[in-house]
Amino acid sequence: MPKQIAIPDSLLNFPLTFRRYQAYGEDAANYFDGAVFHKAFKNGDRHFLLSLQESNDGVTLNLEPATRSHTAWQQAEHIARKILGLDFPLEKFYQFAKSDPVLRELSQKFYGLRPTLKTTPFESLVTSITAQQINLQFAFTVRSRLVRRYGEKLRIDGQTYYAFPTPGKLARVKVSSLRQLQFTEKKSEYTIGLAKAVSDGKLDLEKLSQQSDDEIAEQLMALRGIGRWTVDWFLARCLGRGHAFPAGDLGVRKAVQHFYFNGREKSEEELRKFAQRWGEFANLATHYLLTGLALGT
DNA sequence: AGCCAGGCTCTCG
DNA sequence: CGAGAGCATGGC
Repeated sequence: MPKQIAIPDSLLNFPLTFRRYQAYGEDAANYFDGAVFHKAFKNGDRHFLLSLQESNDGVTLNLEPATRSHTAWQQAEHIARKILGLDFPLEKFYQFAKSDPVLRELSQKFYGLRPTLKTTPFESLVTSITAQQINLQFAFTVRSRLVRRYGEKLRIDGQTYYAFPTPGKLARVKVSSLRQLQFTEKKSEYTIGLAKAVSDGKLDLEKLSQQSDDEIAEQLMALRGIGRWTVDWFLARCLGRGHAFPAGDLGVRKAVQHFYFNGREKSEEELRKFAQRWGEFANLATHYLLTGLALGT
């Protein structure tokens, strides 16, 4: 039986929020066909496919193969909340945005846009590593190859879906194998190194959500291939921390410079300082600014 | 053809 | 420390 997801204040622009999953090409582990979003996940020792779809009064969540498993549905709802960005305080952000002409306009224009969160820390970090220093379209292509090659397959209604590869699986992969998917030598090493650290138990990714920004940064940046940029996006797009602000990100820099400085170059530190004005809304502000840059105002 | 992509590491002063 | 080179490959 499908289930209705309650949307806080009915604030959700579904197509706009899901645009991310198509804008740069295909994301094999987060498959959006333009109307329905699909994600395969593991519950216990079984795999399921969840689907999210806009309905009359919100969003409908479904699970296949059909199940009454309480834990499976519980996990599906948890994932859905993240994908839909339901924990972001949009209403409060819009109140806040009234005092900032740029954000006021963007919040009206993109009313109901929510940042969609990564559903697991591992997927979040691997995703960031693949996106370092290259154009997003190519990053999506390479990442989808990884998902198809190493992700658990799930066949539903004649379609094949893939769960994001597990740390245990990627820990056993060779650098040369990832090179064949057009990972660079370095990114192959980073990805496998991360997978090993997690599957060896040296790094407890689940524990991170309860720690401070600095504690998280310290642990993650100890790994090769994870720097400030990757940590900032982890705080923003995986943990959904309100104040997170990836000041070093090329797109973020361009967006802030465009909307607030007439396109003049600003240093990472200047931008970090500038973003303090947004306080707990910096993450949401970033998402609206990036969308504004991508779609124009 | 050449420059640039939602960076990170390493080296060197 | 802070700047700068090297990495590697697709897209425009």
